[in-house]
Amino acid sequence: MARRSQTETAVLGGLSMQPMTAYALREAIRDVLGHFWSESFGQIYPTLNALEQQGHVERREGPRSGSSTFVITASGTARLRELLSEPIAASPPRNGLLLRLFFGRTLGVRKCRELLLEAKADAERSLAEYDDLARTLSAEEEGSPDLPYVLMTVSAGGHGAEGVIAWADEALAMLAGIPADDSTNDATPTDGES
Amino acid sequence: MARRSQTETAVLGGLSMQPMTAYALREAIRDVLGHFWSESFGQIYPTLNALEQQGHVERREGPRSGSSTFVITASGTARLRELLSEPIAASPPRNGLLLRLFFGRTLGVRKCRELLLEAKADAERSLAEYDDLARTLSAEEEGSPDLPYVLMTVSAGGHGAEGVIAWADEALAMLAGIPADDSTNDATPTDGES
DNA sequence: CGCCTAATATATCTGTTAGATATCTCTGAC
DNA sequence: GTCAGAGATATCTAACAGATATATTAGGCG
Repeated sequence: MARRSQTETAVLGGLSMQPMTAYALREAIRDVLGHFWSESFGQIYPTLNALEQQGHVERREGPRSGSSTFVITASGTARLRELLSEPIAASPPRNGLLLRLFFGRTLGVRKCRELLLEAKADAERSLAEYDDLARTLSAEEEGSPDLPYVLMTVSAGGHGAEGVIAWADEALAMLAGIPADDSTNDATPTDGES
Repeated sequence: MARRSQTETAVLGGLSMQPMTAYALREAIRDVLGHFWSESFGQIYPTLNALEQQGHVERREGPRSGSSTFVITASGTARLRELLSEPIAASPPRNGLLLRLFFGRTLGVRKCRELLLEAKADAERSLAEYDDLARTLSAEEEGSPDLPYVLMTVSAGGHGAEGVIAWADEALAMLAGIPADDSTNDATPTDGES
């Protein structure tokens, strides 16, 4: 129940903003919640069917022949409120960058530095995006009662990116103190370098 | 291949530190890599069997009758180096806290504040743990060539926690500016509060 | 004016994965 | 010597992501 109900939450949440087809729902989740959430088709369709059976959403004629638009019902709204109040089910951590750095001695100093520089650049890019997004939203949605909540999620992304940047700098400094170990470098240990 | 090979990486990496049974491997991954990685039994056993067939690990008599201890082979070490160099496969984001806050207007101001306070307390607790861990490791493993790499992963956890704390404070300040909307509070809107 | 092509939309399908569970082994107490 | 309980081992199931198969529309071209 733990993980499935979080998909339910995202689906009902999306439909609570406006009625949509399953396809549009996926797009909306990717575009709007994308920075902190994701759902796949294989998840959305069965969830939608289950919610229909439980009466939490209603299926309407869609924009194309044979397609369906889903509308949230009153019981669906109640269910959403219920789900939002449930304890958070943390998803297991899987940070590929840290996994590689942990075995950094095997990977080699040079590649570790490359990974860190890349991670820092990514973080700087997304920090800029978050700042942009916050400014755009503040202007466009000014006065909307949802705005402060949306801004909170954007701000979380920004703080996360700042954390990565600060960490990467620290880690790069630590790396600088390690003598380049030729035996663990790439296959070609050019012995020409002094 | 993307995600499976990351399990392979973690398994080979664990065995590269010392030979272990599957059970011990799981424990080691949870205790040592736990802050940024996780693997389940359902993952470890099939991976170990596959690695054995490919000759990357060897099965030895285990500590109990019928159990097996796995030892990494030379080809396994080579394979690990190869896997560590592969591009990082990002796992899809799923942040239950942000999902709830995004729909904060439906959830209600009060519960949002509770969630934020809880997240902040968690982050403060783990920040203290990371600091402790860094100090303990620096003392116990002093001079180990792996130490700087391990410290990098610990530091990542610390910076992440600091980011969460800073963010939570900011978000709480934003929340404070929102009038408590009784209609979206819990079922009991005690009208006694002025 | 009708056909063909490509883009978009829709739904299902498959292999991967997490976590729970069933079984077995050992240790220590009575 | 036997029993209980903790710990260890392996498998099993349902959730899941991403890829893929199918259908529908719109727009260009004959």
